[in-house]
Amino acid sequence: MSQSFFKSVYDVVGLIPFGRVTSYGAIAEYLGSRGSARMVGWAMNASHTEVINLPAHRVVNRNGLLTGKRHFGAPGIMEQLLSSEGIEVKDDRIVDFDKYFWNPLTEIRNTKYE
DNA sequence: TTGCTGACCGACG
DNA sequence: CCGTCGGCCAGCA
Repeated sequence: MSQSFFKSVYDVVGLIPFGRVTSYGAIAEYLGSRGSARMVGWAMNASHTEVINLPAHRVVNRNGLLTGKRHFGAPGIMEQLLSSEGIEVKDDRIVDFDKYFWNPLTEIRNTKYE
């Protein structure tokens, strides 16, 4: 809706269920800007000072790689959180990423109708 | 107001 | 396989 791009990102990320992950591109595409995946990442960076209950560790790049792990304060935190949710991380990459992948375009339908 | 930056993605050589 | 470039758009100095 007529919400800020950031707010939309926070909303989508906040809707990611436990044990699931999504990608920046997927969120960007859900917001209607497929090419603006960078904005999603930038929004996450801003979320650092906006929202605290934001499961950013469930957001990774298209390769399932934990690109933003260094923004969690210390490397290893992100994969630790993921492994805490039953997601196996190998070499900074999510194992069976495709299996854990949570696509907002497909999963969200009547969840976000505000 | 202008310009740089950024946790990405995909294409090209 | 790896490096580089363009694109997308919002926030900040």
